[in-house]
Amino acid sequence: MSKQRKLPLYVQIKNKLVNNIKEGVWQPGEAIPSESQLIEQYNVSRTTIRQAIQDLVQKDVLETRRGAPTRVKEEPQVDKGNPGIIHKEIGTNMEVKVLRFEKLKEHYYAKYQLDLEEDEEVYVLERLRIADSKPIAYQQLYLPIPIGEVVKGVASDVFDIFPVLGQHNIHHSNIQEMVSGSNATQYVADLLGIIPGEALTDIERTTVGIDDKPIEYSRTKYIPNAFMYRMEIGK
Amino acid sequence: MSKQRKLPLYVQIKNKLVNNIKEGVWQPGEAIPSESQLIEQYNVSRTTIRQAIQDLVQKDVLETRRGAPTRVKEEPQVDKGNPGIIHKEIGTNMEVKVLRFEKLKEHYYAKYQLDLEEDEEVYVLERLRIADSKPIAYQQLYLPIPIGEVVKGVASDVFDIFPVLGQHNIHHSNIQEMVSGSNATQYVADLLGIIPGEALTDIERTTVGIDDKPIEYSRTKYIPNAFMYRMEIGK
DNA sequence: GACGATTTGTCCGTATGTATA
DNA sequence: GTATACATACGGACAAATCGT
Repeated sequence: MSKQRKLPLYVQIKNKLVNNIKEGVWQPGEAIPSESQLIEQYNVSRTTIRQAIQDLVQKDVLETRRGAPTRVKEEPQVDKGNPGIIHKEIGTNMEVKVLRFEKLKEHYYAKYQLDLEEDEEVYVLERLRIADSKPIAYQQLYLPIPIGEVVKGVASDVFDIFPVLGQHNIHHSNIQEMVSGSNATQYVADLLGIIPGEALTDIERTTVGIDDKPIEYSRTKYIPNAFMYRMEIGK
Repeated sequence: MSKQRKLPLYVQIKNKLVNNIKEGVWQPGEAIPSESQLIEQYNVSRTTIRQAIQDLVQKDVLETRRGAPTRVKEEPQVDKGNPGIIHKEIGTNMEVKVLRFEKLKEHYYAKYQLDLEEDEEVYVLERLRIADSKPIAYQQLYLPIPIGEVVKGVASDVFDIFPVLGQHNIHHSNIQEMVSGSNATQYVADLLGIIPGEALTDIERTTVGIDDKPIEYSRTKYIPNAFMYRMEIGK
C-alpha cells in the first residue's frame, strides 16, 4: 500500500469514496457527507475534496446539486441499460410467442459469436414479437447453456430478457449491434404475414457480460414501420 | 447579449476559447496560450482559467499534458465516427446528385430541430446517394445559414459533409439518430427506382456543435439492403 | 546530457453567491 | 427566514514534466 502514497491526494480520496460505495456504507440514492465533513474527516482542503467528487460526478458515480447534499447515483452505472440507445416497438399490446426453444449441437456461427468451444451446446430461442395481435418481428436468440437455463422459464412471458438476467446478477458491459436491411424469406414472410421479398430491418446483436464472456447473440427481423431505433452519442 | 453577463465567468471564458477554435485562430494540433497568458488576457484567476480548460478537455476539445502547452485536439472528437458507430453504404462506386439546394423561409419542424428563431431562414439540401449507378438513398439536409454557406460549394462533390465542416473548424460534439422504417412515397420511389410502398430504412439525425448549437438536421431514406448500420456501446 | 525556464498538476486557504431544505 | 449545502472565484505555493539552449 506504500504505492498509494505516491498517488495524488485527490485520487486517494476518490478511492476511499468509491470503496465506501462499493462496501455499501453509502447506498445508491443516499447522501454522502458534506464537503466540510469530508474536509475534517480526511484533513484536506476543499479543493481536494471537490476534485475527487467532481471526478466521480463525471463518471456518473455521484450526483451533485447546488444547495442539496451530494448523493450516490441510483443507477449502478454498470448495467444502466443502453447508454443512449432506445429500441421502440410501435404498438400498445405486446406479446411474444415462442416458436422454438432447444439445445443445439450444430451452429457454427452462433458458437463463434458466443465464443464457445466446438463441442459445446448452445440454446436457441426463436420468438415472434407481436404488437396488437400483429406480428412485428421474428427473433432468434442464441444463448450459452447457463444463460439459457435462466431464460428457460420466462421465454414466453418477457419481452426483454435483460431485466431477468439482471435479477440473476448477470449484467452486460458491452453491446454490439448491426442494423441493416434484408428481404423476407418465404418462411419469415409467412410468420410475419407479409409478402416474401418485402424489406425488413435487421438487428444483429452480440452482448458481452461484465466478465467479458458473451451472454447472447441474437438476430431480429423487424417490419420497418413497427419499429424505431434511437441513438445518441457524444457529450 | 446581456444574458452573457449572468453566465459564470469560467463558462464565458470557455465560450471565448471555443470561439477562437471555431474561427481558426487556434488550429487543431496547435498550442493555445499558456494559463498565465490567459490569466493576463482575461484578467481572471488561475482557478477560472483552469476550470474552463478542464471542461473542454473533458469534451475532447483540448488536450493537456503536464509541462507541455495545452493544445487543440487534432480530431475534435466525434468526427471519425465516435464510440463505435459505423454507417456503411454497400457499393463500390459512390456518387451524389444534388436535387435541390435553396433557402427556405417556411419549415417549422426543421427550424425547431435546429433551434432557430421563427423569422430565420434555413438551407435545405436534397440529394440522391448513388452506389454503382444505382440510387440507394434519398437525403434531405437542413442547415443553418452559416453552415449552408460552407456546404454550398461542395454539396455535389462530397459524400459526407462533416469532414468539410471540420476543415472550416466546425465540429460536432453530439449526434442523435433515429432509425426506423417507412414506406416509399410515389415521389421517393420514382427517385430511387423502386415501387411505391416498398419499405425503406430511415435515419433521422440531429447534430450539435461543440458550442451546443445545432449544425444539421437530416433525414435519409435508404433502400434497406444497400445499407448497414453498426454500433458498439459499453467500455 | 545537464540545466534553467516554462507550463501544467496538485494543494492549500479564504470569501462570496445561490439554491435547497 | 435561517441554516446548510454546493458553486464560483480569488490568491498563493510547490511539485513534476517538458522543452530549448
